[in-house]
Amino acid sequence: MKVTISNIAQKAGVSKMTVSRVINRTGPVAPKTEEKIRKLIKELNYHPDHIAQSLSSKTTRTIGIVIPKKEKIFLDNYIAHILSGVSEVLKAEGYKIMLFPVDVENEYEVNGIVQANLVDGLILLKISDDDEYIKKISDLSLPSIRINNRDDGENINFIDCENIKGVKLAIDYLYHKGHKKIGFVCGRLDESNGIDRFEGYKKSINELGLEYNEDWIIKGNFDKELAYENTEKLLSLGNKPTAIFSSDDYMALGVIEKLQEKGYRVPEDFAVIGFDDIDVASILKPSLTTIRQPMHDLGSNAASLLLDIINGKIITPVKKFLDVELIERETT
Amino acid sequence: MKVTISNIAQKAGVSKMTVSRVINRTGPVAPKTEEKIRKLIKELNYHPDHIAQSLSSKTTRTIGIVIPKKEKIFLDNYIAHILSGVSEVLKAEGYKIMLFPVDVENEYEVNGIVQANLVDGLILLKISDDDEYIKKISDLSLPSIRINNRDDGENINFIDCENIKGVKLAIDYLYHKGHKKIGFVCGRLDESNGIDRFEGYKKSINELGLEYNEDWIIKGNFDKELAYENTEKLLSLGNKPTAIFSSDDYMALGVIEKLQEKGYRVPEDFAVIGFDDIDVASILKPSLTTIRQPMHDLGSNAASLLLDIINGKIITPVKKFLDVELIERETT
DNA sequence: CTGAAAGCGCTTACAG
DNA sequence: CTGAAAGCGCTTACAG
Repeated sequence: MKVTISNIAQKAGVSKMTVSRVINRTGPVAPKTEEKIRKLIKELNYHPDHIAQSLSSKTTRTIGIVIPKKEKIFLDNYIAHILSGVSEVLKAEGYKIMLFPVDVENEYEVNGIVQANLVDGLILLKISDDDEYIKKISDLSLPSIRINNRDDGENINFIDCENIKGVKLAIDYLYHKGHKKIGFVCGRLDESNGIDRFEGYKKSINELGLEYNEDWIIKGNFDKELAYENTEKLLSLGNKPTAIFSSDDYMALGVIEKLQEKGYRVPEDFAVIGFDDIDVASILKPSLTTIRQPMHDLGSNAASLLLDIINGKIITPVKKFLDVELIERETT
Repeated sequence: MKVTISNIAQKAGVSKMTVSRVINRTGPVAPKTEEKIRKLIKELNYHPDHIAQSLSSKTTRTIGIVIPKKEKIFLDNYIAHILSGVSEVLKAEGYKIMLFPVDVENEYEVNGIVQANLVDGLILLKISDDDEYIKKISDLSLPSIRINNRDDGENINFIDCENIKGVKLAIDYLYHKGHKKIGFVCGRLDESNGIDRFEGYKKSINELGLEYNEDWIIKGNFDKELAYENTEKLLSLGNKPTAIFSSDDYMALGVIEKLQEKGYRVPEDFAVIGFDDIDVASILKPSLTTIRQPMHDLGSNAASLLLDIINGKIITPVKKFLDVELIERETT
């Protein structure tokens, strides 16, 4: 039998209101009354019904995390680090976590999440900018924040890393190592990350007066396999780069795999540098030089900021960038 | 302004009951009435309030996933694969997912989850058998299933892999490769996984008439670092094993790291075999020979079974084992 | 310091 | 095929 607030109230000889005051530590309650109620709560092992609380209070103390529904989404080290950061903060603040893997094509679905009143706010993870309907969420009353989608929209909150700076760090580093011919592995160009890193590459190359060669641009789409495949074309070139900057680590892994398969040595024949610093980067042989972005902090910051937005403690829109750093290892 | 079932009912000139029938596809509704209501739902962009539905229907269509609250829990490849499998099924079946990272010491907390009426069932992931209060969950009316905790308890549902068979596969394989001295890296002995693999090792060694040597048992506790540290003792031995079976892949990685650091070659000086087949196992150099357990299927099966339990389609207790296989790679 | 009343947005059980 | 009433377990807003 379920124990309700009415049971407690009845046994304590008070009204539900008073019990509610004790549970929520709101309003004044006589010490003796409180003591009696607390004792009963413990005795009867009473726990408030969160669903009922939510319905009447119009607040759920739950945050929704929207992630693209892909087979390997939880296996993505980047996602995993962010989830760690997000859940750490939410848990500490007493918020519950609801996970929403969404079919990005299905507008109705996301709409439904928002309107189902299940959550007090939404963290949008790796949702492409192209998803027009996602933008609508920002127009709704539900507080939300995106991770890794820079967007200058007026009512869009986001947190991202310093992508352009990161690329510059990488290219400058390669340059100072003596590389004049630097290739580039491109990510998805419908994500601000992919765009920014490409822009950063072109800008850095230009600033250093280095050669920009269309043939040295490998289309990788943030996909290891694709990067692996497309690296082959590069190798048939007469005029090859001596170093390759990859827009993320997974693609760098694909590139290295292909290079080694074709008998090239890394870093002797080709220096390779990645972006993110995923966990395997340091385990690999040779270990991967990369630009580290603070994935865990991206998650924890996003959660903190979202809670601040919900509680009106912060002025929106929030647009925050976290710093990046170069991690030198064996592939350069 | 929030659109409610009352708004729709009013505009359609019917009762809330009839609208509810349309939404839930329950009971008969005249085609014309239904059409009118559907049109209004679309026009007004109505979505039912899940919280209100839950409160009155006493069912949430939400499954809770309980995981130990550890910093790196999402980074654990095993957890990640299981989450993939679980979420795939739940999503397909229209269930929502709530994530509960719990402090395993805090009984009140898990109790609260159960009593908050937030979920229709619970999947318990990597929760140690020692957690007495967790066992109590099984005694509550809330349906639940554990992943990877074999437990013969009368009202405990679980799904696990064939641990003992897996170990036998590994030891027999090493034996046929010519190894007579086989060391063992031990996992946590408060988890059925850890226990079963240790038992499996002793049994297999015994059946083959091989030497059982206390000094060849490395305490790893399912922790890569610890395995790395403790491998050192093994190396100071006069009588060393020629092969090492590790209770999981992460520990195998630690062992190999130490071996290589001390100048030993794998597999020439020591053959190493792991358990799980985590993603890095195939990326590593040398790539890791291991016993693959179907982590994704463990997750998807657990979810399916839990839903079957909830819907009374299956007789409890459910105790299911999934098959394992040997994946031969370069470390043996 | 305490309580009676109304209501959150639905569904259930019943009646017709 | 349709609806009026009651209720799920809480909180809010008000009164005293």
